[in-house]
Amino acid sequence: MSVDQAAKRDIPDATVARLPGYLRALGQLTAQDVLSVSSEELAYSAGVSSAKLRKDLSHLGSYGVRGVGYDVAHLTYQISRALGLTHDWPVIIVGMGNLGRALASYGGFATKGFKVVALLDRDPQLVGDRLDDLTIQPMDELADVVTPGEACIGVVATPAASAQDVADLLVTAGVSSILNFAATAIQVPEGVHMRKVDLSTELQILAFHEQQRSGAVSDELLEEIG
Amino acid sequence: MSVDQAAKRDIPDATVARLPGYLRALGQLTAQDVLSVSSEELAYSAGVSSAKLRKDLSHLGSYGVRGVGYDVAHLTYQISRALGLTHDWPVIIVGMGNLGRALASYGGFATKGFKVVALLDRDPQLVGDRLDDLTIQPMDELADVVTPGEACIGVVATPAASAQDVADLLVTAGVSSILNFAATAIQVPEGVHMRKVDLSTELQILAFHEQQRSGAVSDELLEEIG
DNA sequence: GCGACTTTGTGCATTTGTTCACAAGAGCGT
DNA sequence: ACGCTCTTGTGAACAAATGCACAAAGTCGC
Ligand SMILES: NC(=O)c1ccc[n+]([C@@H]2O[C@H](COP(=O)([O-])OP(=O)(O)OC[C@H]3O[C@@H](n4cnc5c(N)ncnc54)[C@H](O)[C@@H]3O)[C@@H](O)[C@H]2O)c1
Ligand SMILES: NC(=O)c1ccc[n+]([C@@H]2O[C@H](COP(=O)([O-])OP(=O)(O)OC[C@H]3O[C@@H](n4cnc5c(N)ncnc54)[C@H](O)[C@@H]3O)[C@@H](O)[C@H]2O)c1
Repeated sequence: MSVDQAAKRDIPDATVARLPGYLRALGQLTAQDVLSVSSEELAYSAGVSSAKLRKDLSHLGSYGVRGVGYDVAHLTYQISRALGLTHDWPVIIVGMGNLGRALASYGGFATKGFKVVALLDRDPQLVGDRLDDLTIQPMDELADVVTPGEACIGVVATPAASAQDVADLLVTAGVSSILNFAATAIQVPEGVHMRKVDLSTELQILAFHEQQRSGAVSDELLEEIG
Repeated sequence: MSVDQAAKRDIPDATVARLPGYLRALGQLTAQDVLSVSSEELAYSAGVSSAKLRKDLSHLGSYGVRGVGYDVAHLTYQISRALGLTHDWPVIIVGMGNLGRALASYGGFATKGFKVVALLDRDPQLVGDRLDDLTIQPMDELADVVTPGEACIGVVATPAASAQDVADLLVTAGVSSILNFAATAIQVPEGVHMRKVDLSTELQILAFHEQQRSGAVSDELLEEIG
């Protein structure tokens, strides 16, 4: 149990949020048969500063070689381990509309440490349809697809109006991590992790910055005028 | 020009990122014909603490009434104004695959201050197809759909391999805000705003916390054993 | 008008995250 | 073996964000 394990316990949230980005950049280097990389180069590929990258990695342990850089394969392994990606996590997607189907047919899961194990929808018209090698199941089979004791991630891709209900069902079934794509905030009990992905939020943040820019221009004009 | 405008200039990033959530919660209250709301209630709907909400709103100005709360309609207006949503922003989507089509047919844009004005793809098979009331255009019409001088938001929904090229084309055409859905980091010149939405990043962060949880359990066991 | 009550807005302490700058270490050529 | 060069890992300074606690400012009943 050692320092090494203890270190894992307090990786700052901001660091955890960036690790997937480093992992992705490392994947691209692996694909190009690059064996070793400096903090400067890796930071550039991941879109952060090198100081930040080094501080982040220092929370996982000391896996670089001074004067040389990081071994791509070894660092990939260490970050994967820190994130808990040494085995695949089962993922359940609820809501097989436009978005749900796009997510289900998205291949990027398997290579990233996840495996979609079930697709659910409440619409009887959709139940039974096949997508790749999974069949859409009705909501009352939710309890059967969640293995008690085994952690599992639930993805909510239903309309906003159903999102809270679906999240409640997932929690009741034993899911302890939820990723919400619906355009609404959902409440989860203590101990359940929830994250959200939201298109309109992101667009609105971009709009804010666009407006700042144009606002700054008008202000300059105003100042010139006096 | 005044304090009011000056206040707008330095809204902290963390606050800006939460404003869309407040706006959404307010929208739900409006739909329920609620006229006034306290910081406690609104904070709960948006999933934040009331202290945080009040501090956030205080950056926009002083729009609450002590002892009463906030007027839903007025606060909606003030947040919209702060975010720059008083007029619609044009949005261009590039990459009409599974995800691109789901995004294009997603109705949530219009009500949130955005309007999809063009859909582009490089695949000649897709060009000419209609989606709702837009026709998919080839990439070389990009310059025509970006009005010079008018700000516009570009959405990248192509595979990772093309994302950087597409972003470069968008920037060249004059787009100064980009939302990237591709599973890769893209570099943009100074002055261009870029945000990303990424499924696997979010799943990996959830995986980290799941693993922390199970790690904590084993540690307790180890400690008991001695 | 006035006092009781409610809820905002904010100063301050604390926590969290970022940046800087450099000593400590590793490889390499001689 | 030694000094030169390179890049890591990290302490310390700085900046941003959060949470606390309460005075200020409003409503409402009387
Ligand atoms: N489509 C997009 O690009 C997009 C983008 C951003 C956000 N979103 C959000 O994602 C969600 C889904 O979008 P969509 O376009 O796929 O919607 P959709 O209407 O096409 O699909 C929703 C699906 O959920 C199912 N569903 C509804 N209630 C359910 C319940 N209680 N239990 C199980 N299944 C239920 C419906 O049968 C339907 O198949 C929405 O909340 C939307 O705001 C979508
Ligand atoms: N589908 C999902 O649920 C999902 C989820 C998360 C992330 N993503 C990411 O979103 C991106 C798109 O996913 P998808 O499933 O829609 O892929 P897709 O392969 O179905 O569609 C990609 C589209 O982009 C077009 N395209 C390719 N190169 C182009 C170029 N240079 N210029 C213009 N158009 C080009 C293709 O013609 C195709 O129509 C991928 O990077 C994927 O990793 C997808």
